[in-house]
Amino acid sequence: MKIATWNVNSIKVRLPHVLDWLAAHQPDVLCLQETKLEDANFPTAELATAGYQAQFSGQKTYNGVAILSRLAGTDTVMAIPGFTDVQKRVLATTIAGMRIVNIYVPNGQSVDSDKFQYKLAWLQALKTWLTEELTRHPKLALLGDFNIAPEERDVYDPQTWEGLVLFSQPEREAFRQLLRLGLTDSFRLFDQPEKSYSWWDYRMNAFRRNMGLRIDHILLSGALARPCTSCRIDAAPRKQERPSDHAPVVAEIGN
DNA sequence: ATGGCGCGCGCAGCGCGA
Repeated sequence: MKIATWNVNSIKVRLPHVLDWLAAHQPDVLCLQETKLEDANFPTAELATAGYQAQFSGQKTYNGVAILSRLAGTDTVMAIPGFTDVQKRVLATTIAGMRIVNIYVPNGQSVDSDKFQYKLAWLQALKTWLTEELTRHPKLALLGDFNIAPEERDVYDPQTWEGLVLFSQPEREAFRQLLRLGLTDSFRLFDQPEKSYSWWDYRMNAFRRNMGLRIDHILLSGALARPCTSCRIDAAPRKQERPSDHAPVVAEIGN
């Protein structure tokens, strides 16, 4: 199984990139974030032509998540149970015996904002839900835009970023609590290039200067981490015309 | 390091993202 995550920053604008990437990499599952589109406008037909089923939970302008897959998903959930939220940030489904949980964690804006408190509450609710979800589904993958760089090596300039949103201690602690549920950061199971990131600001030529953060992740339960054979970030789409500011992350899991 | 980019909305310029 090849599973992937990509914050596309508008599926409408990025559909050609997504179709190219699907054709080139042939993943079994691709989780998308920031589709920014109501469900009625989702490009189901174009993706079906490319051989992918789509499940999606979107809204106008903001947020929105989707799961593209070769095989159909079952037991789909579109919210964290018990956590009231008008923002479409969660999509979970079961594909080939694997629980796929696609998340778009709130950005948080700045650590002194209400949005930051929402982010922390959201992450707490996620943890509570995943605790149960893991008892039901031993083979679980948590993929998405976490909006958290977990370690210093995940930030191009950790001194500058210390205490700022995306790299503050409360966020990193929330990330560690997810790991404590028994999840593994699949990217760190393998040797990786120095200064590997998954997001670069559109401004300041940040990509060309590799001023990035690793905030998109694939976390795996033990039953998936053991057979995981690779995890990498594909920076190639970030080099294209009109790119998303995020790069896809891809993991391969053996039988 | 945060004005500088890109998106949606909607037709000017603002809110938001990270």
